[in-house]
Amino acid sequence: MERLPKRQRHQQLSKLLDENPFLTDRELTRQLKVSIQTIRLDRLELAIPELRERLKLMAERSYDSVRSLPLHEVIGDILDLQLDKSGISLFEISDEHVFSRTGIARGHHVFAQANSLAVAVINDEIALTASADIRFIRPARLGEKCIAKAYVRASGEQKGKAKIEVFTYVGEEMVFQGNFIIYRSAGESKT
Amino acid sequence: MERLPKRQRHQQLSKLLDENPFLTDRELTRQLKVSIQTIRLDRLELAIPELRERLKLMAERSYDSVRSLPLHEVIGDILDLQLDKSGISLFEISDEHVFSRTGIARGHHVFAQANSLAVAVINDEIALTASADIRFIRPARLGEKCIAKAYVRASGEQKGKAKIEVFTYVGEEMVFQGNFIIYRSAGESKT
DNA sequence: ATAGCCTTTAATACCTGGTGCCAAAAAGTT
DNA sequence: AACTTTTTGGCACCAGGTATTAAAGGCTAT
Repeated sequence: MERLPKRQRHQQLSKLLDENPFLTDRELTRQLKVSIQTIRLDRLELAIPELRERLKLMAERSYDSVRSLPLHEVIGDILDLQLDKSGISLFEISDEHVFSRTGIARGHHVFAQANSLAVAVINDEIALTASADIRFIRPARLGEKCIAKAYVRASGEQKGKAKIEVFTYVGEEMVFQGNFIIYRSAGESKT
Repeated sequence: MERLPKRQRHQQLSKLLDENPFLTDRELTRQLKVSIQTIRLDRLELAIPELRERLKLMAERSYDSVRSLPLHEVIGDILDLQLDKSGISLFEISDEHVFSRTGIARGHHVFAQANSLAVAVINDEIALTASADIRFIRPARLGEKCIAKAYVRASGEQKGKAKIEVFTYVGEEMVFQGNFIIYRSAGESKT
């Protein structure tokens, strides 16, 4: 026993099931050359559920992800909001948001976070994006936490058009910058 | 027996499983007030597989749709694509895309369609949005079918930057217009 | 070496959610 | 009454496990 095989096997097992979650324990024994009990102990230690549970989880995920499409309502979690002044939101880049080959976020998700925040920060019944001028400064990657900061430059309470600037950062680095013009109903009675 | 109950029950059974495919036969007996054998005969006649098979099928479906996911990568259905020239996509505004109170689409969904199309039309390993200048001309509403048309104005095969113009229409009316600058890997295949 | 530990394998009982098959009861038809 | 269809019940069996107990192999420290 080289003191390693177990951890190595755990890694291999995770990898195998990651590649093909449809494997039974018995099929795993063939690949890993250990007894079925060992496989089961390994799954136990790694907190990997049995085949049927895995299938059920996948089925459930796909079942309710039919409704919760990638782009929902507000993209990102609002961390701070000062109506008609500024706002901050957090959005973590996960698998669904990236090009699978490169792990780089598709631009519209980063845009969606900024756009959602720009709309949210406007204190009005109805707020719609009229136009925007945006720049993707560097790609956002899988796993990165994007912090978007929105500043209202002209609230346009009379004119019906607000001007908002949004900067999105990953850590210290700016990944996105946008200038939004938002239509507002000017009735100014927040939800 | 009124000669009907069987067919009625079959319909009800189909409906129940359609609404919730996670029901076991035993749970179905409670809803339909017949024995478990009857449920099983019914499933047999209707060619409805057992719970575990259903879950497996759902899991498989979601699994390959994650694997071969150009459908997920692009928002909207591509109707026509001439690489490095032009492209057309269709995106129907449904519940998930609108502000519930007004039925008006959130801007980032309309943007996502245009952005996806702009990226798709570029014939390259890697294509990333660098910047965009966009205008929402009139709101898109629940149920409307948005047709986005992208035209490559400068393919930038040497310079690494392509310029693409996208117009989105609902019927005759233009709802969105955008100018995109897309980075392309230009010959080199990997980053 | 002997004890103590971890790891692996084995054996057994039990579980869920079924299938397959056969038989009998109940209901509906002629 | 005789017949058909529908429903129910019972039993054996299966896959793919869990849970538990036990034993064997290997490694280390004293």
